[in-house]
Amino acid sequence: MTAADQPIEPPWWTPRKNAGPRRALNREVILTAARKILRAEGIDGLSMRRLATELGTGPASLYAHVANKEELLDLLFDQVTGEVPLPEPDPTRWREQLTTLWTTAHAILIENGDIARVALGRVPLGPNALNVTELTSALLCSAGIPPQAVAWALDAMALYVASSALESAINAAMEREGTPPEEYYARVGDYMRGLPRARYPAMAEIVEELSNGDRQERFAFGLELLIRGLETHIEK
Amino acid sequence: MTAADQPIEPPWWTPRKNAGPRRALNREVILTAARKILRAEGIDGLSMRRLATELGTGPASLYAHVANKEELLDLLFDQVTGEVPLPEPDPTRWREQLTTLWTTAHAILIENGDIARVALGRVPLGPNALNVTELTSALLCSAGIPPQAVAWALDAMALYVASSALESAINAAMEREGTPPEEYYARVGDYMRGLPRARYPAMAEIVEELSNGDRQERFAFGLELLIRGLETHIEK
DNA sequence: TTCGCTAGTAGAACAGCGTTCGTCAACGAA
DNA sequence: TTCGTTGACGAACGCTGTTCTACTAGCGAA
Repeated sequence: MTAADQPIEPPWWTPRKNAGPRRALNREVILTAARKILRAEGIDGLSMRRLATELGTGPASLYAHVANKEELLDLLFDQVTGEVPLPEPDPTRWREQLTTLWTTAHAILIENGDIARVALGRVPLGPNALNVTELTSALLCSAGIPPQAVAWALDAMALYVASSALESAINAAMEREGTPPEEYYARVGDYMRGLPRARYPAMAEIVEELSNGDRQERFAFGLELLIRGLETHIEK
Repeated sequence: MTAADQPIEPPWWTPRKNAGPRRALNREVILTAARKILRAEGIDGLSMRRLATELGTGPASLYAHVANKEELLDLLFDQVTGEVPLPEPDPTRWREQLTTLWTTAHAILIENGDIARVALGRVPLGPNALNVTELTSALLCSAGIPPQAVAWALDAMALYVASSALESAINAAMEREGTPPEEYYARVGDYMRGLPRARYPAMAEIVEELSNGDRQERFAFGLELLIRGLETHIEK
């Protein structure tokens, strides 16, 4: 699915400025360097200055190839999205394919720092994101879910995946910065267990379960929740 | 539910510094002013300088009452959360109460700019957030949903509500800044309709449905999805 | 009443941010 | 060879969160 045929670019992506390879600075090089920083230090660590330094130049040079940081992040997000493998849709296995699709998407997002933040800010419309959306729609439609439910479900699923990935990315960042998340969650757990039982009886009931499961398990549960909910919309 | 009994504060909230009311600057005043800016201009508009100016002082003065901006936002978030009305749980109406609870929470978050961003960054553990969590757990437990599912569902629901609220808040901000969301979505719609049908057949099928419904409807659909999914976990 | 201490105030400054301006150099076309 | 265009980029603008430090207002003790 890597487009040999030209991908459709949203009209508001400013076209690269004629690509005169005078010095060795172009979108591709910039994006590669940006990806590296993104994975290592997250969006906040990815400043235009930091990126320029990495490329051995000044921040102003970047603006010849990218409109601003927002566009840079949009481009990065779509690049990342492009790494999600897209199977040929098989209606008899829509459930399985859907789960795999979004689980991989989730994993790939997490691998790339907190890039998921981008998806929470604006609807992703890059060519690669569109491919994911298309595949998801195809699977849901073929499952017999009515069009309106499909349309709204796309939104809900994307939101859940992105926010879940962001949460994991923040944990990863915490780890990177010194505080292991286990320690943090242990503190949280202690705090919870220390709450007065009389005031929080229901939470006391599930205090142990709250910290069970790694992020994959927890994500899988939520995704499954959405899919099971969707199944109730299937019309025969 | 406004605590006449002292609410339990997480241990990492720094206690207000002895509250010597020498001049008229304290947490309450600061939070009130911050709320005002937050609603009008969002988190990015709420800078420490802007806030200080509003209070007729310099930014340094704020740090006597609040550890840093992160803590300020945590406090604001919990204050907002405190405005969600909490009914006495009635197990026979758990479904209805749950829907109302989270729908109001969603609405209240949106009323307060993009404060939902705070909830996506870290697990909300303020006293008021705990009350919402407690009520939700109580309702789910009483519905016969097993503890592990309750625990993980809390996470999924909170994530969905927060991310959904954030999305709406961003639209609201767009409106505030001049570009009406309708116009933006019209452009997006046009872009979608302009996509080659052969390449995106499934999306072409639902292109009209994609822009149907206001944010409440769309949110309600996703919430319903989660609840229906949860119902499949009920053990008799 | 007076003194000294402390806690809140706030100006100034630091390091960083995204972005823009204006200059300079190199290349393609004429 | 010359000219015009265009990418490169140092410097600067206005902003951010935060800290340092000097200062002062008010209280408790003497």
